[in-house]
Amino acid sequence: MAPTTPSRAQAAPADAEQRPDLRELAAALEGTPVEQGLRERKKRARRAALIDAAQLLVAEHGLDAVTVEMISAEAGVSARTFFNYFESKDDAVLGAEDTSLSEDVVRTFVEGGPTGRLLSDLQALVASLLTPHAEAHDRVRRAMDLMQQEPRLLQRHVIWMDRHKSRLVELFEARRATTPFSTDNELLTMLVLLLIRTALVAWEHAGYAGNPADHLPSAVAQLIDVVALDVDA
Amino acid sequence: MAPTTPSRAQAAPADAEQRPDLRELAAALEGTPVEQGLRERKKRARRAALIDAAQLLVAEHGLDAVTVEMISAEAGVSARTFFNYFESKDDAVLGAEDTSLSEDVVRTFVEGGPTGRLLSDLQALVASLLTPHAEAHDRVRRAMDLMQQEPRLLQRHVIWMDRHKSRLVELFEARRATTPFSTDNELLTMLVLLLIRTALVAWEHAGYAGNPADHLPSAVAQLIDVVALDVDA
DNA sequence: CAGCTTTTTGCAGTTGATGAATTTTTGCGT
DNA sequence: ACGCAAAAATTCATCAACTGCAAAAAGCTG
Repeated sequence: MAPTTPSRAQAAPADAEQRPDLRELAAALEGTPVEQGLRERKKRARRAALIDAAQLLVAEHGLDAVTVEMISAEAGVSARTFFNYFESKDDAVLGAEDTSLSEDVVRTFVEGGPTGRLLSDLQALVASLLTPHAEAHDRVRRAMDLMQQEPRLLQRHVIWMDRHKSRLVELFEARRATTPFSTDNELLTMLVLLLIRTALVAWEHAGYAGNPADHLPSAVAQLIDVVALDVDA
Repeated sequence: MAPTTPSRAQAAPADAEQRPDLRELAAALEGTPVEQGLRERKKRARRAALIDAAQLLVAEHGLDAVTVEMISAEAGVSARTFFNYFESKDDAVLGAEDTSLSEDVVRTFVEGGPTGRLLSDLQALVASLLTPHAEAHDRVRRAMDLMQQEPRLLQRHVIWMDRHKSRLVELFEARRATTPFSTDNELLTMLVLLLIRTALVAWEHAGYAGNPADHLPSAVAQLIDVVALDVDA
């Protein structure tokens, strides 16, 4: 399943001198075969190795029992280098990716599409967010598992939300120009968060089958239900 | 307005030796006049002093430029004592209160009330959460201001949510027994978070006039609008 | 290979946070 | 008032997250 470090979980900590190079090389060759320079490939490989090491160690010993020194050692780099790649230990454990919205999805949304109905279009927006490159699914899955055990990591969504909130608000404002609506930006942002989280949790409950975005329609349907129950009665 | 440290914002950092006692005494006498032992009153007073000091200093210098030593010094206690009162620096500047739900509100909700409509009853639940003792409003207000400047603090908000999540899920499950509904617990929890945050932000935009809970109806109405736009069309 | 840029690394230092032992403060019975 | 026991604050030691800096190593380019 995992493209990197498929086996050898524990092994002795002493003989960890030459393995990293092997792993990096393997990952660099396997992950991105023919692309850019060696520098770039090593960068990706190191990053992946750090995430893998972090998730592996945390799954085994718990978040607080794992130090960045352990992670760095396991990945074969210095502790200082770790912080060249991640802002914090948590970021590494979560494998924080820069999931940004694609151009055309943004354009469609801003122009009032694809359906013209706000909620459905939000759903489409979120769907594109929840459909990362297949290779990342594994890390997201492990991150979800770890989040259950370590509530502190739940912040991830909020951090993500916070980083992209201004971007989202821009989108909302832009769409407003062509397709007016009265909902506050804050509520819409929270709605996006709600959809993301609900879909991810549903995906987890389903045993990580298929794509997280597959569970979005159900989330939206439930939301409609809740509101309908209030309006009808 | 503020019952504690109404004036003297900056003052020199050197002559901060005997003031603390005065402040504590004042707060202890004023805040909770005749209640419990002196021990308890001092405890509250110190806690309040720490929150005030934290919020004051952070508002002035920014979150990262303020150390717990500064806060402790400003409040007239040792740095170690600080951690007897708060788990983290962030907790102190947010003035983390343990806002728990009152008995009858819980009972009413579990029994399917007060309106019998899930969304409206969630609204009632959140309203009781957003209606703390008046004296705390000031701190909440300052916390909101600080959260805008220091996005990191928003995370603590979610951590709070997480701490009470299990409690909320209990309520949902209990209510399910008498008044069945199909919505996932996760979605309902996120809905609560959405209502809280939307109402608080609206309250802030309104210049902190009145009670945060006053802005809940608008939040719910907007939510209904968004969904209705999707269903009707 | 030589020169240039990028990245890693070691090191020192700051700060948040925790545990243990010690001292101070408080509440209370006499 | 006095002294004692409990509670709380303080001191001290320690760990780990993180950062800045300068030197060294590694990739890149001609």
